[in-house]
Amino acid sequence: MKRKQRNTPQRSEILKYLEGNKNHPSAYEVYYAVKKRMPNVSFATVYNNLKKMTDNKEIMEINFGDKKRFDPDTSLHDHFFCVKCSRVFDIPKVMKNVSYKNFKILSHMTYITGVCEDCIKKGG
Amino acid sequence: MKRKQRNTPQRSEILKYLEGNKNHPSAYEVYYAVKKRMPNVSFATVYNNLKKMTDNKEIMEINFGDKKRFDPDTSLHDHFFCVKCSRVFDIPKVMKNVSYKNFKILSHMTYITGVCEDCIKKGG
DNA sequence: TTATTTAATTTGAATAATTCTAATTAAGAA
DNA sequence: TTCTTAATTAGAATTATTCAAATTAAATAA
Repeated sequence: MKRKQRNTPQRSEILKYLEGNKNHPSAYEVYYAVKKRMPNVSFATVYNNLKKMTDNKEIMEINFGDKKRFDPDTSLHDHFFCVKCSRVFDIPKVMKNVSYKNFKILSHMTYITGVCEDCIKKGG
Repeated sequence: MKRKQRNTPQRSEILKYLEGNKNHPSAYEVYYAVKKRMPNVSFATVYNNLKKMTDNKEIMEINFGDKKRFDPDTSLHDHFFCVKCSRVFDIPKVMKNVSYKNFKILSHMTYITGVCEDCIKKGG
């Protein structure tokens, strides 16, 4: 008998922080924000929840090499990392349908690194 | 006066292990292999060298979320990760010229996740 | 050639990221 | 309302990565 996902206060706070968040926060940033409202929450709980939410496709995991970041927007899109300001930008999907040999494709993401418009204007 | 890169025995062993290697080893795998020939080498040295080689574009860093892997093939190509056998495959570049707004593009890489042909045949 | 100088490199130690597991708890069943 | 149990929590452990003091390759001077 499969139990449904439990609705814990920790999970609610994490979701509340992420909803509509365009900043692509890291696990630590989520932890830091949630901790303000729930001082006893543990970093492991934040990790566990972020992992579960990613598995459930409630959020998306972004991996630019330094550390994982999280995006509550699960619509089809890719990401751009600015090496000057370190911000992550949402960008339209570079390639919608990808295939290779007879391999079964489950998901794909394109990571772009460069300098954003703001930083170019400031003299990047 | 800019000094040139130094030619240390540690660096040579790391390069020797990587050259022609199609297995996309992790930093630990490189360390483990090099340690067999140089028992006193430190993990930090392997890290430092892999980072420097990546900066020099002598090798390429691959980031599928679990941990960093390294690829001595720096020609234009993307990567596929098989969720069954955990192998990383080289695949042709999904998209050669990428652009977005006026952003300056420095590099881009597409990561594909799925099931490889071998694993499908075995009943994936 | 050999000694001196110095910045690149090395490495043990420190820090940061992530996972593990025993204890706790939300919610379905009695 | 109480009992039961699998999902969740969180401190501890592990794994990944970086730091900084000591070492060393190689450029330059003697």
